[in-house]
Amino acid sequence: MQVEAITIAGEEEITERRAAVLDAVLALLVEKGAAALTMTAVAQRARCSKETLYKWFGDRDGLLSETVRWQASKVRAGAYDRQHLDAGALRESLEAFAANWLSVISSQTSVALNRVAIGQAEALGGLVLANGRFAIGERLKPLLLDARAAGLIAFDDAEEAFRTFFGLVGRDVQIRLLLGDRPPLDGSTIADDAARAANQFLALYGAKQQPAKAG
Amino acid sequence: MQVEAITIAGEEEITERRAAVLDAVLALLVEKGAAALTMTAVAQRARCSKETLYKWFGDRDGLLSETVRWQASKVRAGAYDRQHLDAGALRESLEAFAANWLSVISSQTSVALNRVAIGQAEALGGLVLANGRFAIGERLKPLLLDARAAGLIAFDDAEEAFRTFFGLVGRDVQIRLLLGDRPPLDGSTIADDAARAANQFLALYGAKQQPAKAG
DNA sequence: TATCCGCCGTACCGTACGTTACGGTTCAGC
DNA sequence: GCTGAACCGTAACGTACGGTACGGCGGATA
Repeated sequence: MQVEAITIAGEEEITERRAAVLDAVLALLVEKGAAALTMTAVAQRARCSKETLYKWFGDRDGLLSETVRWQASKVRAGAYDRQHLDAGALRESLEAFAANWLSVISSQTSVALNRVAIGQAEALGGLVLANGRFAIGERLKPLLLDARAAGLIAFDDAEEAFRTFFGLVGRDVQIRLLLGDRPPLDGSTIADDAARAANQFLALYGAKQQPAKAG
Repeated sequence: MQVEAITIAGEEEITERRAAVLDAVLALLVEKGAAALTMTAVAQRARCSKETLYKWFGDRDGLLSETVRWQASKVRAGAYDRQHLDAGALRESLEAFAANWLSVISSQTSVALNRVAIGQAEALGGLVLANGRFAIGERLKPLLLDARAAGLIAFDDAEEAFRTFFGLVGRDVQIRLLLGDRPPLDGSTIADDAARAANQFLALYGAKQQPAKAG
């Protein structure tokens, strides 16, 4: 820690340190739970004073909001590369989206952050939704639209198609995690689930090939 | 309120009054949110003393647990009637399950209770899961197994089939509600969603009839 | 009518947290 | 070396909540 400050600008130097504080919030949240996330605990964990916390983030809600944004900026993955979309590339892209999404929602950080957002004021909930559910929706829709333009799938409403995909991928995973259950979700399970979800989605929306065997 | 006490037994009379207290908890939770659910507020709302609350429910967690159980006992719906299961009856039963489930998870009471269970200790989360997600799973599986025995659908694992159905029904509804979003879910929307989910499920798992048009 | 018991209303206690204030320390710039 | 700003560590304040104690009331029983 306390590396030599990036000398780009005064603001960047602050941001550097702020990131460490926000990482401390995330670590505390994952390790001790939302109940233990007091300003004192954050200050101790981040090796800074409470005065600094309040100067930088205003109040507790500001700190939490900034933490949500920080986590979102770390999770953001790239969109798909839209060159020559055939059936195989579509399936691969769908699987990649599904696997990435499952990895995100099953991460301890995501679960902890969603917990506080749900329990906390509505402001945080909107922020988490915008950076989670809706962000991935906007990133997936171009793929769906291109696939439809290529005649690979058929649907009327991209939003509705995405919601079905969302349901096929997540199923009961997120609510179970949020409620403290631990559905098995190691790497191979995620890969299998992603493949299954992609298959089922193509079985429902595929325009040409006959529906694949589900399940 | 304060009706003449049921004269069956001393215990029943207490339960009668307890129900009123638990309804007060639910009302408070829905109207003011989890943050306002203090023991003082409950006592005022229920027109009883805090001393009584602690005598009856032990502590705050006991009151919350009892409230979850109370709500679960009110929501429990009957299983399907398993007489002569043909394709039409199967679709109807699936739609009924889907519609009922959507009604439950979109109710203000369910949302509020899930919020506290997620934010609260893990004990409540397990209770909510047992009375929600897993309870409906156990109620749907007999239908799925009978339908498979009748040759109407095909699957290897009833649990996996149910999870897919769960995802097709709920999609992003529950997480959006928990995070404070208000996806439109009036009566006709629920009916449409239930029909769509049943169609999609039959398209994926139907053994005989060709897959219906999805979406 | 006398007694008892359960409950209400309220005051109270201990604690924990968010927020503020302050003295001491480090460090950049002159 | 001096100054000032930023920050650390900690103490302090106000508040709110979970939990407990107590006086009083009404209703049941004899």
